[in-house]
Amino acid sequence: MKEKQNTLFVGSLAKGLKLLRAFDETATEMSLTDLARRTGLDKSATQRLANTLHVEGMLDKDPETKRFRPSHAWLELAYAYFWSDPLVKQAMPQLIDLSQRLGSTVNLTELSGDHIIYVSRLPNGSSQFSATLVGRRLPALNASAGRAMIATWSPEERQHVVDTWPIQQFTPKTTTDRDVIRAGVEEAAQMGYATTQNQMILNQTGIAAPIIGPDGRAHAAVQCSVSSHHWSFDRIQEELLPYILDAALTIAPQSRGGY
Amino acid sequence: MKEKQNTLFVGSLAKGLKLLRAFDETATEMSLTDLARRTGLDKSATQRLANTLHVEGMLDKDPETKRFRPSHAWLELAYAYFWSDPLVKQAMPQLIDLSQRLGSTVNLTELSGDHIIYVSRLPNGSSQFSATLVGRRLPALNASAGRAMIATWSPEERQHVVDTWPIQQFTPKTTTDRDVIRAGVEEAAQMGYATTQNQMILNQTGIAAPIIGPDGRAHAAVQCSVSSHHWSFDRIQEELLPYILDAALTIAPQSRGGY
DNA sequence: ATAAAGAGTATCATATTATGATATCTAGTC
DNA sequence: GACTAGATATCATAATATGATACTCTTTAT
Repeated sequence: MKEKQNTLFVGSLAKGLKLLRAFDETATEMSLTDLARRTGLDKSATQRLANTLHVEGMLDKDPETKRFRPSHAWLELAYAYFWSDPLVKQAMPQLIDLSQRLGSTVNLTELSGDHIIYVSRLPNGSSQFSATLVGRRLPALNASAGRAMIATWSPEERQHVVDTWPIQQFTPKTTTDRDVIRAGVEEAAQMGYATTQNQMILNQTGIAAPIIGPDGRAHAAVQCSVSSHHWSFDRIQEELLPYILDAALTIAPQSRGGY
Repeated sequence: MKEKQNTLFVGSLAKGLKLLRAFDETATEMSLTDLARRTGLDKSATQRLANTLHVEGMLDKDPETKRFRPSHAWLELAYAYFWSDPLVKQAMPQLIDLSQRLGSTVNLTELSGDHIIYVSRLPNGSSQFSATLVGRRLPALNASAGRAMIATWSPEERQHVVDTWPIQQFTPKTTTDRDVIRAGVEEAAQMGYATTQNQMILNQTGIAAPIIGPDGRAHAAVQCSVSSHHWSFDRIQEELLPYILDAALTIAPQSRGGY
């Protein structure tokens, strides 16, 4: 077996993780053979690894169907993450405050490679299910939060990022033209915040303010989602923006190290 | 090395998981030696496993301090969990609705062994930091949510559980007398909901309604926390309870399998 | 300034541990 | 009642993980 490099890389552990990561929106519970298929591992390996995961409490196993599912331990890991991320402690009170004041959905997002990830979500009003869940990742260029972050970087970095980072089409109106995205990012750099429309969900407007780190660059943002029906640009600018910007500023202090 | 049983148990994987679970409220980032100490694994093993975890993106490593921290992948696992748990999809809209209507903190909790775990939290108003985080576990007997669930079980089960499950003292006023807890559970069985005061945090009242499964037994609950200063029992009963009970009822359908 | 300590990193020979092919058992289908 | 698909168990083999040791680097103390 060649696996990855050598000697300070434990193949079995990596394979075990592969099993964990095989679960997603589409695969929420899996039989042994499902797991084997999905991970590309052979039957026996899957059997042993899945069993280990089960014994260790990382996978629940339905005694009837013999299918595996994520266990509560997955939430405990998230809990540990929240404690480990100083930004969360820093931001939580502000976000709650903001959520109540605005009565809209408020999110804390961080940069994760070339994607953003929702670290904390305070949903308000009816949203898509997935729009209420922590841990969701989106291409940074598609999201208002991502653009707000990138906008705080140097012109060269912005250029490079807009040219190379991935884009994904979510709605018929999702911007796929990089020049249009570039314009959005540059505007955000001017204004100090970013807005998007119809990017993830039709008739949804996103407003995001960067949480700027000690080096002047952001890799986190406060983000807010509202319905474009109820919220004109003017109204957003008057009733939402000041508070969002203020929250982002208050949270600002130090953030996380590199990724 | 004896590890656990044999042949369908992969020791290296179990050890790797041990590293992940070494992180908690108190240990939010750790050096190699910290990890070794905390897990009881030897230096070399820790080195190899931590490195594997790092390469696989499960642990971030500060290039300066060489310390390890949970990565964003931990949140992605939580995301997968949310999709796998039918109750979450079922409950989310109701919880958001409830949160807005009551203006108070609303939680979805599930039973996890003899503890409850917060699966979804919609904080409102200022709370303790830990009271805003998904994934937190509490002894079921201490929590209103736990008592509300247990109250739906048979008298024999209730008896056994109240006698044997763990209790922990969080505040000077936390109930540690099992007979008092028993009374609380029995009352909850009568009323169809449970309330507690000063159990986790002083001057905090918890109200919980069981989410009853197809077999008539609950292992999940809708829970709400309010300040005892602002909320008299009468007011709670009039302004909160009906909605909480209604939400729990609406969510009810089918829940998860055994644990 | 120099030594000592502490922590991170790298190497290597050994056998323990994971491997995966095969066989058996169980449950649903036609 | 025969057939299929999936879950579970067994086992000989060598490939893989092991952990002792040695090497570097940075920090603290003398």
